[in-house]
Amino acid sequence: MADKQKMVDAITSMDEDFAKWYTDIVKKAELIDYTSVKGCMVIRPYGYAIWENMQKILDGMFKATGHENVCMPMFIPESLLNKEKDHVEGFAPEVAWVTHGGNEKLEERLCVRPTSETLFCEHYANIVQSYRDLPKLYNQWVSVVRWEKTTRPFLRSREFLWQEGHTIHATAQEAIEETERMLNVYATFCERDLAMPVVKGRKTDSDKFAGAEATYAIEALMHDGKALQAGTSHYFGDGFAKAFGIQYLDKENKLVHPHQTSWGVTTRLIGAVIMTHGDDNGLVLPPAVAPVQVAIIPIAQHKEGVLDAARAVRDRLAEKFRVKLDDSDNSPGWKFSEYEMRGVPVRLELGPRDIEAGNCVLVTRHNREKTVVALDNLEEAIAQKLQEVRDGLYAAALENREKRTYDCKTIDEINAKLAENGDGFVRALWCGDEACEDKVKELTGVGSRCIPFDGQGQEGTCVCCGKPANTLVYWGKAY
RNA sequence: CGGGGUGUAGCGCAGUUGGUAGCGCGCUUGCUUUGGGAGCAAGAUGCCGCGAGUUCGAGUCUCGCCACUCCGACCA
Repeated sequence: MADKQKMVDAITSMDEDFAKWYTDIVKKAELIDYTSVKGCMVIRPYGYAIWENMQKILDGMFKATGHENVCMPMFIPESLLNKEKDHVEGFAPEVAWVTHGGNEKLEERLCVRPTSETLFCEHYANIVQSYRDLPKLYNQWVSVVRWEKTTRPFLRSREFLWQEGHTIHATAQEAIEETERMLNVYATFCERDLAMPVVKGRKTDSDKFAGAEATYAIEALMHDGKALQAGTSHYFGDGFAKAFGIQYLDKENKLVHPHQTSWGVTTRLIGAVIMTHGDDNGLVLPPAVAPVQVAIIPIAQHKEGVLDAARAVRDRLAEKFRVKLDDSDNSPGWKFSEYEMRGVPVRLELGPRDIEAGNCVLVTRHNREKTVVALDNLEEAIAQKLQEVRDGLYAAALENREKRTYDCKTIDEINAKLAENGDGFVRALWCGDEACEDKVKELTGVGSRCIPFDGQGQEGTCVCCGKPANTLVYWGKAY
């Protein structure tokens, strides 16, 4: 098939080696560069622009749901980190420590934040006294550090960019609603803007955030059939409040503990976009976050009038879209390949023949479909094409997920499906026993990803032990 | 943290029994080209990952370290 043809040979094909395909893309599309510190990468302009677009949309959604941005320090004193037992146990193995200031050894070592619950709690303890002070709906856009052992660009780095929302509420009910609200914000963003279908669900106890009462997540399936956690939202109950001494006087003049949440998404979403939509010719970016939505390629640009016409089109389109005119002296063929590799959703070709006819050629990245359109109503045509790209990407990603989702009743069935069809999501009932959860992973290689919100209430038997079970679990190999 | 692979020009790689470093792409300049990674010509570019050791001599041999990468275990 012509649309399957590989035009960019600088990129290893997906089928040949998915991992290499991924690293080829992040390098060749100039998203990142490595540095001399393991697990710490330079996010280059093109990669950072994707993140900025994600930030802009998400930040708007946060503001629309009443949140305010703040900025916490990056250091956490050891004694502060130690205040909540589960939390410190969860994070201590992977924190980086600062032990010296200049040449002086510090009285108390400071950890570089792996997450900021403790800092928010310390602050909330200072500013929350009355029910009138609640809720506080805070968010911050910062980087955090976790000393990971094996690292991969965007998917697992030692320092990564994220947003972390931290809210504190008068009642458990309010906090639970907040936890769900923000999970839904993430799901909407992923599906609408990133064109990436996600499964919403709750994590099993063994997979819960350190210190949380309940952890919710959205799980996406990558092109190779592996699962990627794309966002999380945690309900803390009043556990942190108790550990950090956060109390307020309620309307009855009683001193009580408030309830908290936290939720986050990271630059891992860039990795998710790459592995959900990319193909053998490189990146394919959903229009909502693509740094360049329309790449204008002049044809025979040395000829009289071509560049002027191209510039006029660019100036016109720039009012509505993120547009780039490439008037470099590379050949048109080179430019086609280049912008395909960079995942630009729509390419606009403009040559002498088009100009004479009052037309241009639009080519959509995901299916390489060419359309000749009149310059007159170009804005409309492009808006429609961008929508087509988004919808096409979503449909393809959903199709891949459905093709790779297996309903299984036994361990043997899981192994058979995975062997026959490749990695993917396994849907199977679970009795709730952690021993079974571990055993499934040991025997099949797939771990529990989440307990989905929909699809519950089925009666049956545990995929592992055979005892009665009614909890449906999505299992998968995870990034 | 365990197991494998790789470090030589910006990128991809070659470099024989140890003898003082090369190819392709890219880059610079000029001309010709331009509807799917153009052609010719002339150029520039190296702490051969880092540190010890063996040797008259190390990109090459020995030891140590570091980084990247893949596969596991752990995690956004």
